[in-house]
Parts: sequence; structure tokens; C-alpha cells
Amino acid sequence: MAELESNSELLTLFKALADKNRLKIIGLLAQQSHNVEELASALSIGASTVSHHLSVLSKAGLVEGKVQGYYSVYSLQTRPLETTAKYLLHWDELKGLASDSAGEDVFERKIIATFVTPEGRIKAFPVQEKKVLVLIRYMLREFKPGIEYTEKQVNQMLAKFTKDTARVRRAFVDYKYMAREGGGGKYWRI
Amino acid sequence: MAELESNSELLTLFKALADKNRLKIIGLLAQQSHNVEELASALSIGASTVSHHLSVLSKAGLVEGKVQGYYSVYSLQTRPLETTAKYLLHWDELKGLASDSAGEDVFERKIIATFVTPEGRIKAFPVQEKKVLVLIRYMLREFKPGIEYTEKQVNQMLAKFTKDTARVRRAFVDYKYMAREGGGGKYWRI
DNA sequence: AATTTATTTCGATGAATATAGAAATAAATT
DNA sequence: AATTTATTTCTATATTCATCGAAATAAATT
Repeated sequence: MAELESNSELLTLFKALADKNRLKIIGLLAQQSHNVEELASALSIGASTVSHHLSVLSKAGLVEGKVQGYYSVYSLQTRPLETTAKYLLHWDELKGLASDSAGEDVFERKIIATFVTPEGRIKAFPVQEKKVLVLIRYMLREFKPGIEYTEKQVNQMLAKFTKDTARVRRAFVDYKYMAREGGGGKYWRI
Repeated sequence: MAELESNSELLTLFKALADKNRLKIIGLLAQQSHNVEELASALSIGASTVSHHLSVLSKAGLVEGKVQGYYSVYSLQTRPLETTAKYLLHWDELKGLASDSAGEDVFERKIIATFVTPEGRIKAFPVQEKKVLVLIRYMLREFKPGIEYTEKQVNQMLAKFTKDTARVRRAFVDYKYMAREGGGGKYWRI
């Protein structure tokens, strides 16, 4: 498995970790290297099954086996565990997991990547109207159709994106993404 | 899921992460909260299937849903990801994964826990012979039956456990765990 | 070369689970 | 209260995958 984890590599890694006996194998190998039969008897399962598990773990880069006399001795490789762990810690990178699904188009994604922090706040508003609109729609997603929000609620929900909540609220209305009731100040998506 | 991860909690977490569509859901929720239908259309799968996936993720503590008008809006919970990541980084704790398998008995495990560092080195040799023997057998596991090792190899393999390799090598022979050929200095397990 | 030993591959079976569609539930609007 | 809308639960089906035993492979000893 390469150092840079693609989505499918992450998937094979999690799949490799998603089995009781494979976790036990990892635990045993974390103590000491073992050959196939030792693992089989420790887990009370067949040697061919252990061999299968080791192959799965090996494809995920989690173990490495080397022939030593009659036996092939397997040892734990901790690097993939470490890189995965760091990856999970910077969970903002998890956004990439959705990449191959048809959510945003390429242009929009680029704008968002440029003008939105990993935490989801607007760094600054672009000058070009077209780009501003991408961000407006980005924040609009927070509001579900069919629900009425008070002006206070709207401001509250926008606060996590930017300090200039009024500007965004006005943009929602100006660009006809939201309607507002004249008096009471209720907003809803169109 | 509790803060302290038991083995089975780790397993449910990895199982939850071991599916393509669930990873995509996590990716989408890392960007923004979503309701079930939004996720279903983004992934091109049925709403009931998404509901099932969200239930799996929820049992693992990875998402949380709250009712909001017509919709129930799901958001990503990053804490379990963080604790899991830290757990993987301190991979010496992975040894616990093998705990419920019938490898060592309780006494031996306790001795090893006391006198062996997380990295696998001998901190110090106990005074009681019975306890020393546990450590001797612990190191003996590194050597596979049927294979001959030169004295140099034996020392080399023991070096990762202790500086006093000669003591251990002698103990192997004294306690009849290993035999040695008189002249050439070849060792093998009995 | 023949034999012994450990591991891997192959083929088959059973269990777990992802998926869809229908029915039931819940929440809000009329 | 009846209706609309979204979600969940239920039921059934298809796929994935863990497991075993047998056969094939590989490596070392005789």
C-alpha cells in the first residue's frame, strides 16, 4: 500500500481491520513474530484460514512475511497504522472521501477549497459574483426546504460560516434562494 | 460507544468504516450535515439503505442525528475517530487485542507485563527462578523448532531483548529448551 | 531423487450483510 | 382529525466473505 492513502486503499485497510480474528492476529504479532501454525493454534482455527487472513492483512500492508527455514514468519508493519491514525486525526481530510460521488462539480469544489477553511468557515469573500454565489449556495445547504427559520435562527446558523451574517442573509433573498415573510421575519427556502 | 475502547468496540468501529458507501457518507458529513434523502441521492442508493448505514455508523458513535422539522439531520462525530487514531498510534497497546485468546496463562502474562517494556525489551531479570523461566520461554518463542542457529545468530536475535545475551543463551541450554552441537556452535530447539 | 513439513491455493458451504421495496411510524401542515 | 412528507422498520434477496478440507506448491532433510 502506498504512503499516500487513496480512498480505496483506506477501504482495504479498514476492511482488513474489520474482523475479529484478524484483530487478534495483529495483537499477537504486536507481541512477537509468529508463523502460521502458531497463529492457527492460538486462535483455534485452521491454518488455511489463517493463511487467508494473513493475505488480507498483507494486501493492506499490515503484515509482512519472510521465509525462515520450514516456516514463514509474519511480523507486524506499523507504518500503515500510523499513517491511517494521522489521517483520522485530521478529519477535515475526510471530506475527500466523498470525492468520487457526484456532489459538487469541479469548479465549485475548487472555489470552496480556496475560500473555505478546513473547519468550514469562509476565509474571505471573492470579488467575482459567480464565485460569491458558490459560497452562498454552499451555506444555503444548511437550510432545509419546507422549514421556516426566524431571522435570529438564520443569523445563528450563518455565524459558524462568517461574521457578516447580514450580507449572506440578504444575498439569500436577493438571489431568490430564500423568501421572507414581510412582518414577522420568517425565512424559508424556495 | 464508551470513551474507553474495548476490543469489541474497536471491532464495531472498524466494521462501520469498512464499507464504501459508509465512507462516502462520512466524507459528505465531514463537509456538512445532511438529511437522509440528500445522502441517498448523492450516493444513488435507496433511502432505506442509507438509513441502515446511518444506524450502523450511529452504533459506532460516528454520527448523530437530530430531528429538525420534517427531516432528521445527521452530523459527524469526530471524537471516536480521534480516540481510535490515538489508539492506533500507540500500537504497543494492540497487544491487548489478543487478550481473550488462549495464548499465555494469567500468571505468565502478569510477569511479562511487569518485566517487559512495551517495546518488548526485558527491563530487569526477576530474582525468583520461576519468574525468570517465564521470560526465558518468552524469548524462546522467537526461535522456531527444526531450524539451526549459529551462536552469532542467537546473540543477534536475543539482542533486541537484553544486553546480557550470554545469560539467556546459557539458560536455554541449562533448562533444556535448546541443544547445542559441541564444536561448531549450532543451536536448535528441542 | 524421494520424503517430510509448512504454507498456499482451490472449491465448496454457511453466515453475515448490503440492498431494495413495502409497511409502519413520526412529525408537521391543512 | 386527516393528509402530506421523511424516516425507520420489516421482509426478502443477492452478494460478500470467513471457514474448512483437499490438493498443489515450496523448502529443507534424507
